[in-house]
Amino acid sequence: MLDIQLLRNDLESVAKRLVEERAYVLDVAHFQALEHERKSIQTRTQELQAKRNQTSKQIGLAKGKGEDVSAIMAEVADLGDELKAAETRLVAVQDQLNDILMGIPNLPHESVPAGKSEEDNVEVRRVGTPRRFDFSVRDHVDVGEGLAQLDFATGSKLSGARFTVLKGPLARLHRALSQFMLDVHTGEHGYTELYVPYLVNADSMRGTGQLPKFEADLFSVQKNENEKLYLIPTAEVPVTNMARDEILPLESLPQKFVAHTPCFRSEAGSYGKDTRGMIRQHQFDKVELVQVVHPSKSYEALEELTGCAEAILQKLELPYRVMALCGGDMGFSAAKTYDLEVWLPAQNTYREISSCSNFEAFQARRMQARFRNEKGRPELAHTLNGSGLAVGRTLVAILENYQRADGGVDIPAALQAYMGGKKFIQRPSS
RNA sequence: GGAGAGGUGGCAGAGUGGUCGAAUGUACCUGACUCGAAAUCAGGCGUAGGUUCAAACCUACCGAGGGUUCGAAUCCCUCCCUCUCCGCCA
Repeated sequence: MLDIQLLRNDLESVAKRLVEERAYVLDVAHFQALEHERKSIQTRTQELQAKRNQTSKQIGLAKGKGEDVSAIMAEVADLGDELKAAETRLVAVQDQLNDILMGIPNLPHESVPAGKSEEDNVEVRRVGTPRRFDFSVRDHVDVGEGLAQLDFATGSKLSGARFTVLKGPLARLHRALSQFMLDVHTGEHGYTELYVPYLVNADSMRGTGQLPKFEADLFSVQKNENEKLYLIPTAEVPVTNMARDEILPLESLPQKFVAHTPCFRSEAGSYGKDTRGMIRQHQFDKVELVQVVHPSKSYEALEELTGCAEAILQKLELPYRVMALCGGDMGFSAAKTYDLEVWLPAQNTYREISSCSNFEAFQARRMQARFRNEKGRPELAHTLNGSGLAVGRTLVAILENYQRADGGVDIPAALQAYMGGKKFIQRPSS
């Protein structure tokens, strides 16, 4: 959520930036009309409230002295109706303003490249060299099914399309990956490990920006007649929302958390995309990094956090590149985003495996996540998060990059300790 | 799932219709005393919004939402959460 003061004071230029940098059209005239109405109604409401309070006090005093109060009572007889009408209207107007505000995307940081789509993203650096294969490369589906350890048919039997069953060593490799990532981030990067709920309430989804705009992307369950719970699409939601409605002590910043959770996404609107394989699933595991930081440190923190995610790829010796997303390709809440893209030889391209973003105060303002600043005043914190990494896609990358001519898959050196010393995976002999 | 108790300021804890945004204690900050500290004394000490150059003033907030009333922390309704006991259970 943008600061409403920014819109009040500088509506035209904010609207201009939203169109140019985020392709978002703000109805300036409508907003202005609402804001104008809000101002006059709020003033009127508060006047009426003051009058009511004053009069009620007088009645109390007069009654205490045993005086007749019918004259004063008559004076406020019709005040109640007018006040109620004003209050109702005020709430309605504020709701409308709030709806607009909740639907406006974040403004990009000045360092974000201009652009409308993926095409305009800028490559920041490229690390590692894609391996040369002296045999014809298979994609992860062929490799995994060839090993009889990756089973899409059974996944769809159990749950439908976009669900997968892993078996044997490959299932273990999947587990090994998340253990490895957690160990690196807690042991080497100073993140505190968390275990968090996978079902969260609507307030939490609003806090990080999934609601109200992206309900279609979420799975939900009915908790009871009145309440829904949502399956988390990323650990970002529960972890970041821990700071919701808090005023954190200055010395507690920066807060750095890592959590391994499953993630659930309905993938509405991407029906034709990545239907083959486990690139795009309804359920996948992710190790997520989250930071809550002092506003003056958030861009430093974005570089640090991105580096932590990169460290995993480096340790796994997977070639990747870092992309600075352009304004048009960034997520709704982000002020700046780096995507890490891992090399997938079968697709002969780099594919997203991590997304690291600084949200500045956008999420913090929605969820009232604050800290007590140097002057002792509450101030909105900045929040960041990034995948470190998406476990399923990392597994895909290993299957493709570490495949062997005989159909087996070598296990990256960094993971061998997590695999009981095994150096490769092959098809069971029987 | 059943029975009961309760949700008030950082914490503790009063307040059952009228100067209550809220006593008191404690923590914290400032000052006095002290060589310094402790103790003691004095003062300060919630969040958000509005009008405003500012000072200041006004408004809202006592788990959430609604209702009664001239007036609600206090009465009524719905919901949420916490605790205790019983049952069930990974």
